[in-house]
Amino acid sequence: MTTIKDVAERAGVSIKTVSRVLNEEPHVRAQVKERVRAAASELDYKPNRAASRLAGGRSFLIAHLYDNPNPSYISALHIGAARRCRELGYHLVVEPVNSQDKDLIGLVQRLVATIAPDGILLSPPLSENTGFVESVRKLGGRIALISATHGDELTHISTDERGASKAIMAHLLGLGHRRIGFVRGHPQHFGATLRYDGYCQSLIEAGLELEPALVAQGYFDLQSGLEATRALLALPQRPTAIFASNDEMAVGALMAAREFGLNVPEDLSIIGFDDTPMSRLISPALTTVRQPLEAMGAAGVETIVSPDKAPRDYLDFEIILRDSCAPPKG
Amino acid sequence: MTTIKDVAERAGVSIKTVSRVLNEEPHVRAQVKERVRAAASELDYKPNRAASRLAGGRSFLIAHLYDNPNPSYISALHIGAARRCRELGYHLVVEPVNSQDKDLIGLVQRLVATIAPDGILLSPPLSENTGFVESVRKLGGRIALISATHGDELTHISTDERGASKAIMAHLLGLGHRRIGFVRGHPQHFGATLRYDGYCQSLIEAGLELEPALVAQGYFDLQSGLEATRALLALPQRPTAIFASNDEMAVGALMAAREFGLNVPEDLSIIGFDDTPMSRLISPALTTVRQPLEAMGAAGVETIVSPDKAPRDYLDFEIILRDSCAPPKG
DNA sequence: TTGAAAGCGCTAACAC
DNA sequence: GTGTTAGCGCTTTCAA
Repeated sequence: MTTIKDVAERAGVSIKTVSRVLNEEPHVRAQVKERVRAAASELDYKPNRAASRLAGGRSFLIAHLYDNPNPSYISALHIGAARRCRELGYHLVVEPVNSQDKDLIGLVQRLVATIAPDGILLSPPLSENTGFVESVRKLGGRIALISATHGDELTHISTDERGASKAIMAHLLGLGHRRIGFVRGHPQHFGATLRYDGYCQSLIEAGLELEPALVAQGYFDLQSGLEATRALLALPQRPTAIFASNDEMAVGALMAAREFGLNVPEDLSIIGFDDTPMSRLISPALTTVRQPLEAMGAAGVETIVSPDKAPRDYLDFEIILRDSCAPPKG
Repeated sequence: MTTIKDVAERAGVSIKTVSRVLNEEPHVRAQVKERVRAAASELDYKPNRAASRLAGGRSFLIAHLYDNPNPSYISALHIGAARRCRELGYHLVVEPVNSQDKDLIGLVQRLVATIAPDGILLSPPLSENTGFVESVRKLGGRIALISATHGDELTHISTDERGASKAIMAHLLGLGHRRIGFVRGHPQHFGATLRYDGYCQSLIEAGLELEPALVAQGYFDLQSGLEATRALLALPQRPTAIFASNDEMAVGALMAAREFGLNVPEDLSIIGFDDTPMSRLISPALTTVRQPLEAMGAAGVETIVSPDKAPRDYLDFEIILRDSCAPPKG
């Protein structure tokens, strides 16, 4: 096992100088820096992170605390975060939790005391629980929040969900739809509120009326999307399009359409949100919105490792046009 | 920050004794043990794992190296593994990789040199790449393999996929099906071979002929399932049931059925494998097989932490009966 | 710009 | 059964 000492000897400097070079600290002559780098690479030196940490430095560990709403969402976040971690010499520790857990903060304290991650990554719904976020903040370490709440703070990573919703609405309006039903997402989810915001704003900007009867409450699960859409389709003057706040509810909407003997997209257009793998597997494939989840995971890591370099703006969403939308009949 | 020293003082013993108690080493009087435990809990002591590791002990880190074939599969594994980790004071480090990566073993070496996990968890397809598994083994640490290859070794965690396949076949045969089409899975995937094995054995045991024309090759993706099923349905004497080696291909089979104007399950029964979230979302909901993925993740952790206590047998699968099967017509 | 020394919190080896 | 000592491989003083 090669240690910093071996590198120091080979480079003919003290271990402190090696440490400086490896941690990119200032006050080292370029030439010495070069020599140390060469020695390290010749010896195939890999720093022992337990030692780094114990000596008061970084642990090179980043923890992702999450309550899994959706495997493909979390999975994409992990892929992006882990890739960036790898590039930076870090490792990603995952901590799936139950957000209802009474002792969540105790769990975080244990995490910090035992492995001392250099930062904690939080995704919805945890990242939108202000009380919890504050408690974690008080523990003192760095934090990155994947969340629709986009303040001016460095710690927030998000896409413009309101803008995405407006883009979807522009598509629907462009197709000629005028009666557009909306299935809201979970009331606690901030992104869901923004999606609804975008819906409302679009209607107003298009000079259309915001008809309360065309809005139904859902909770992000298939069943609620099914029921909400049933209610909308039972309306005397039913919508020609349904905008569901996520893909799962859109699948519910699709089922409701079938129950009513409606063909999608000829008789009814349907829109989802999230671009889950399922959305392209079902038939017709769902027009939906893709958030750059891998980039968001990577941005979370960046936010923790070098807050200054982290993206401060919205990350770009993408409208995925597939087969669930068409102009309204007649 | 409370350290082992504080605990030692409070309990009136040496730090070594505290270490012994905390690590459940033998040769400590029950009474002393009790005193140390009390002191630790009163001080809310949490061991610094960087120090444990540096001193030559465990890192309390377990790494899961995986190439993500399926988010819900990986996610379930992580939930089970992380939960067991938490119970044992460990943490789960995730390393999503590309199994085609030329320098996979270099990545593992870096992992071992920097954070020194106490064990490495491998899932398919990595766990079924014998060459790679051997290279990882040579690095010396503990290893746990989630894989359909069930040797007598302690490191293998699996369900009886052949048995599951036979159970599915028993269901189909019980319903009265005699011409059952089979869509094989990816040729490199050992579990897929076992599923096919079960199919063959069941036919033979039922005194039926193994008709090569009824077997089509797939690759676990929807498209291949669609194409394979098209071929089977185009047969002069078409099957009354299709057994697809995973859910995604079963969805493809469903689409093929629709193309042929066949109703599922009235005209054609369809079976999947894996119980992905999608399988209960599509219509008709798929009859499929569920592997206890969370338990398998937990067993992986167990295998690493205490190999002797780890389950040595198959973990139980479960047949999920839903709406995609019915007796054949006529 | 560089180095020497101290010490992070724990476990291993060995003494008693 | 229990304690003493040394030391793991780094980073942090602080001095030169």
